[in-house]
Amino acid sequence: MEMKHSLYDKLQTLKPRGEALDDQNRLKAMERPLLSWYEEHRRILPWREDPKPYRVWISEIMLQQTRVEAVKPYFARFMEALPCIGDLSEVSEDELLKLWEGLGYYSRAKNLKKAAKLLVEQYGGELPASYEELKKLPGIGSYTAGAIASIAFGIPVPAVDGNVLRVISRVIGSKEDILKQSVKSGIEEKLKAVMPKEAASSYNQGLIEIGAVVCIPNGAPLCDRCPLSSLCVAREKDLTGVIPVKTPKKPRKSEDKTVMLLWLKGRVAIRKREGTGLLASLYEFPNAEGHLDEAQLLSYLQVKEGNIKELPPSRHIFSHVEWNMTAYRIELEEMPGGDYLWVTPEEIKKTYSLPGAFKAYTKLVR
DNA sequence: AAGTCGGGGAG
DNA sequence: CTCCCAGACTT
Repeated sequence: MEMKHSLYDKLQTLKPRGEALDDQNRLKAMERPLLSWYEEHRRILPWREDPKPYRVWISEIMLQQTRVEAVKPYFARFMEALPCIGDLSEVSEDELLKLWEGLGYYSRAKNLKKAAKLLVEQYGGELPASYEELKKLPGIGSYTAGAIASIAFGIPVPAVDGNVLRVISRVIGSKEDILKQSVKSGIEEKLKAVMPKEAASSYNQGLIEIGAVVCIPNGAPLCDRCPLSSLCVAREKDLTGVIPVKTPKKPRKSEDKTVMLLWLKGRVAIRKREGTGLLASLYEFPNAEGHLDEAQLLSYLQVKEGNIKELPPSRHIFSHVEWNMTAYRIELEEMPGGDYLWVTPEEIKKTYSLPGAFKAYTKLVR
């Protein structure tokens, strides 16, 4: 390809005679092929077509640790229900969590509302056009602040996510652990020094896009389609199977639980989880630690009798913990001890946000 | 620096 | 199964 030859020639001119090309010159050489590739190959995504600050913000929060395809339907529904910052600042927590149900990392939703209220109270209801001010808002860290600043406002600051860490560590051939904060900060500094001042949005999104569709997270990179292949150290040295280097994560714990579908007069019991921790503020079926037998169930519920039927066991895997659940359907004649909401199957479907961990039992509620 | 926080797609 | 995803926050 002619473009790659001219790029190679350019590298030769940048390269000090007899010395290896240093990281900074290598990164500076990415600019033209990157921007040109992005212009031609970028995907059409809803939040890209109309990059208003509010839309960029919501999309970037949803995209944290979440794939593009998973976000699309949630983004559309969210923008329809809450079209502006004012709407978000006033939405009820239950309605907000229902909009977020199934997307995961529910503190993202709660932080969105917190930030929206701050924006209304202190920023005139608009997102600030400042990396530093954006980063102060709840739920917005260094990546998201950089993404919103560059994409919505054109401010030349880097936006280093997992994609960018992978692409850059391969381009410069770094075997440092990309999970270390110091390594991430270092890459942010390097990029900040070489970023184009007038094309921050395309530059950042281009790097991210390459990471998402070419220099992919799972499996071998598609180097024959990569605009950066001619200057990539990992490719040159056949290290794409080694780089990026990441420390292995710890095995998750397993917890035993007993889930109860309590029925009383045609309604089923649910309760709201606490406001912090796993699945914070979402609803759940009553459940207890450990695998309870029938006598222990009655004791837990503080009732003398109930028509108890065993349900199929199920397992749910979170990132760092898994639930091993046994379950029972219990038809009650008297109100059990404990603070429950007695709801209809229809209300569970339409009003209350129940996490997927209970899916095996939600579908049994008819 | 290490833990916590979801759910799903891909290999 | 394991790995990872347009990460942030708490301890």
